[in-house]
Amino acid sequence: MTRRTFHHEPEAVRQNDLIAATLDSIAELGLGGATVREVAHRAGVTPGLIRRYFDNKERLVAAAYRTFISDLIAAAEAGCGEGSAHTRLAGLIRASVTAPVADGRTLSIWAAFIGMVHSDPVMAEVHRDGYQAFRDLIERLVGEVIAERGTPASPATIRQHAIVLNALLDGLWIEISMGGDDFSRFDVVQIALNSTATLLGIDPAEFRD
Amino acid sequence: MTRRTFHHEPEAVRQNDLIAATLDSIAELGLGGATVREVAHRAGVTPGLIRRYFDNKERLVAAAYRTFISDLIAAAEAGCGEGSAHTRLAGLIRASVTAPVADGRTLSIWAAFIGMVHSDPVMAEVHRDGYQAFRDLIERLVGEVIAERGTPASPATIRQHAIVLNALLDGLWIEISMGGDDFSRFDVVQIALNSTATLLGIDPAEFRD
DNA sequence: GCAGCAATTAATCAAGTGTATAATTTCAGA
DNA sequence: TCTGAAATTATACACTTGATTAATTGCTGC
Repeated sequence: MTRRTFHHEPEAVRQNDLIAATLDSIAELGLGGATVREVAHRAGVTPGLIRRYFDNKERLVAAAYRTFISDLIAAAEAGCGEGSAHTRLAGLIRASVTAPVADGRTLSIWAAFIGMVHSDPVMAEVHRDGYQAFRDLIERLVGEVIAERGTPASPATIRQHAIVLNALLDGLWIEISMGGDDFSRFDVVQIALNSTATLLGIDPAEFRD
Repeated sequence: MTRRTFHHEPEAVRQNDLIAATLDSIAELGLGGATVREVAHRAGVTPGLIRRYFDNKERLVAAAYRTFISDLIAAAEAGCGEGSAHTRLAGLIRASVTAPVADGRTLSIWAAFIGMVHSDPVMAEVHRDGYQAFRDLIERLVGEVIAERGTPASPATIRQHAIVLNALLDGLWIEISMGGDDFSRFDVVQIALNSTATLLGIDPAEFRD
């Protein structure tokens, strides 16, 4: 019996692989399926190695949550692109309701993590930071859009608009990702843009992607 | 050493207790904490008993999900009350964004289950049924409200309104339940009612609870 | 009161879990 | 090419998990 061969890999690569394997395991097998052995196997590695890069399984999972959230926000932010606040908000909305952000796999992972937040202080902290970032992004964008329209509003009003818009996007994202409705017959992007315009009091006709 | 004493209980009671204990475990300890032993302990019962009422742990969890969803929908429906479609929709909205529906515990349980739906066929079926019911409820109500206003709309339009409203309520529910924003400073019911009115093209002033 | 049955407990099992550690391999630098 | 340190594997351990079964208890009908 000979030992299996292996390669040395830079720390960052191994960490990435292990995190990716963790997310894959959670997506395909659920939280319970994300065992140390399963993750190691998917990463093409031996279970013992996990401990070298993440002291605990707990830390591995927390790290996975951290990169999951930041990737998600990055994907949404990437949809913003450049241009006027209107176009950037429209881009954010489009990105939020289409793949890879709006997607069953993404939803499964997100839900699994959210289910831990209440009972795991470490996850709660990771969670707080990530969502703060997304809320701020939306609030800033909403503020810019309103400013751009020359119809100044109080910070409180902007904040309320941001809250409602954030909720709408979250909800649409969930519905689309769950795949219950047959969204192939609708243009989800159009629906999202129109309802956003309605909520912000903008003429839908001039709020396009 | 004497055995612990116990009582015979009707089947329905024991099942209820076990399901309640399961939901409590999930809420407080996460999915991983809902072990057979933990659940049995909370139900004041011995682990072996679970198998008498639910063949598997899988079936116990599925049953817990089923009653969780149906209780949730019942709580929302109870908010509808009687009266015009307007008042009933307003009641549903109020119920959706206030406790006990909008609540951290409820969210935790919901998320934990949603995280399983993708990888567990049994849970997927339970899920499908439950959400179908809620969507239908909203769509019916939206249709009635529009009819009541005497501004007839095509079924497709009604459907789109229902989808958007459903998303908004889901999103608000999640945001409120997560408790990130300081919602104590806002009147969440008012926000929900106003934005719903805006989305449906109703004057917010005449859409009160 | 008591016989019999159903409900419940207690004890046990095999499998799987996260963790720890020693043995081995790879690889960079001399 | 060789050596030493770092990375990786292999193995083992203690514990928890869900499941199974036999023994015991509570209860109902007579």
